[in-house]
Amino acid sequence: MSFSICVAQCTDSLAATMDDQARIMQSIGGVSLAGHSVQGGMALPPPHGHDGTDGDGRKQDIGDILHQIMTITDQSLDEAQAKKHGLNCHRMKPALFSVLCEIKEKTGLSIRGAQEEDPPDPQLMRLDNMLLAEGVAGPEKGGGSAAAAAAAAASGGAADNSIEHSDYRAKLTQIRQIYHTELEKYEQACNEFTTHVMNLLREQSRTRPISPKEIERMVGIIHRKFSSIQMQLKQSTCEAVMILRSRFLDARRKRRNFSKQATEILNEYFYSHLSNPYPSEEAKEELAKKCSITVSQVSNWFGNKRIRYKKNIGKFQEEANLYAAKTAVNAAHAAAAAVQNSQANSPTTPNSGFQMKDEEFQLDSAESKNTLLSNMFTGSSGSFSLPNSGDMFLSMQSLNGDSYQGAQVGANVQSQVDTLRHVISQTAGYNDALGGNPMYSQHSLNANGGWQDATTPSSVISPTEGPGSVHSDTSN
DNA sequence: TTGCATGATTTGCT
DNA sequence: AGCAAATCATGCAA
Repeated sequence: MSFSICVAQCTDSLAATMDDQARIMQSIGGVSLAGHSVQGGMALPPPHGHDGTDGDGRKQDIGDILHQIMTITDQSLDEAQAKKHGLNCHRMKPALFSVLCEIKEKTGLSIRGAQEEDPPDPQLMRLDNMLLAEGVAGPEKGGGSAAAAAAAAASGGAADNSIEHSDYRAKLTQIRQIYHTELEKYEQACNEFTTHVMNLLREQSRTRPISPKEIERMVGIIHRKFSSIQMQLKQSTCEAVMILRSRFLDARRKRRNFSKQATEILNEYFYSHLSNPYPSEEAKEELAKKCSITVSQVSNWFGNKRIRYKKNIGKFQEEANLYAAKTAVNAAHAAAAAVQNSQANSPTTPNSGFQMKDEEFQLDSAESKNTLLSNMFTGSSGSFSLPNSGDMFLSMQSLNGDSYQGAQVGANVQSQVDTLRHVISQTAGYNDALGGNPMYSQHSLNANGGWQDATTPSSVISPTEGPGSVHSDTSN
């Protein structure tokens, strides 16, 4: 899209209009001034050189004037100015003017311009709306923020995406700047050209009949030409934004695996809420925050997890045990911290008792059958009674159809369990903490393969925290 | 390259 | 609106 094209187009329109006038002139020359060749390029004597009052002289005068009008475009500016002045001052000018008016009236030329205003172009409106929505058009403040927010939502809003978002924003700003610069340029050019043409027509209206309506029409033509260019600008801007979008935002299917940490957090929550793995909105938000993902991603994850877990429980058993153990360790850590806090400097609670690394719970598959936690927590520790503990694993087995009878727990694990028990028994009020942990409650994956509400709400919801609380179940 | 894992989307249901 | 189920599409390790 170039300004020169537009100018050329506008000039064409103008030329066409002038051409109409010229043709009329020619017809005058051909009919009224029969015998005088105005087209032949014959050099005619200057108009002031004839003062004759006879008919022939008058005709020649008019012929001269017409010839001058016809050749005015070939003249230099100074020459033209001088000629124009001469023409305006010519004694025959009013007569010529009235003749032109008359002819114009007869040919109905003025009516031709009586076109109604075009209704707003729907495509242009569409482009405008689009640019506005994308933050390219409209107010500068917050420009692109909506789109950037959309970007954040679409691509997960993870921290590692922030670079991409700033990149996106920078590119969008660049597009916006170019768009506005170009738009300004075109508007300026349009105004300049309109002013120029209007001046020209006003000037010409002294020698030929040009009604204000015609000037208006001409302005309309110019504006239409320019708006078509503007539309091209808008269109290509939209295209650029679309390309940018597709590069940054619409790569929705171009998934990126969540970080290991995020997956662990989600898994911990899932397996500790196996009885009812439906996090509340608050829990989702909390998880999303912790995992640096969006709430909808959390929902997706749980949706996928539930369905995949249910489809192949056997496959997830190991994972379930792992996370259950992990949660237990976390709980023990929390308990230890509590003990340490309450019994500061006490020699009876040595730190060494809690130096449990996760790896120590990395049971091999032979050892890590569901017996682990049921063994752990169905034990006869008086201060550590967990109602319904182990049910979830039994249920899983029954669903799996696996027969299993008291598999052995690795010695190292057992020792950790013992330590754990010891710690827990030392920790006042810990019953609630673990008892409130649904990990050890029954899970309600029914025979149809669907989860149902836990029968004991207290086993799902921590007595100290609201439903779906993340704190009580994972890191704490 | 292949097969599995996994995040995202779509569809239909309640 | 939220969910289950099916499906798509990509990431990734072998």
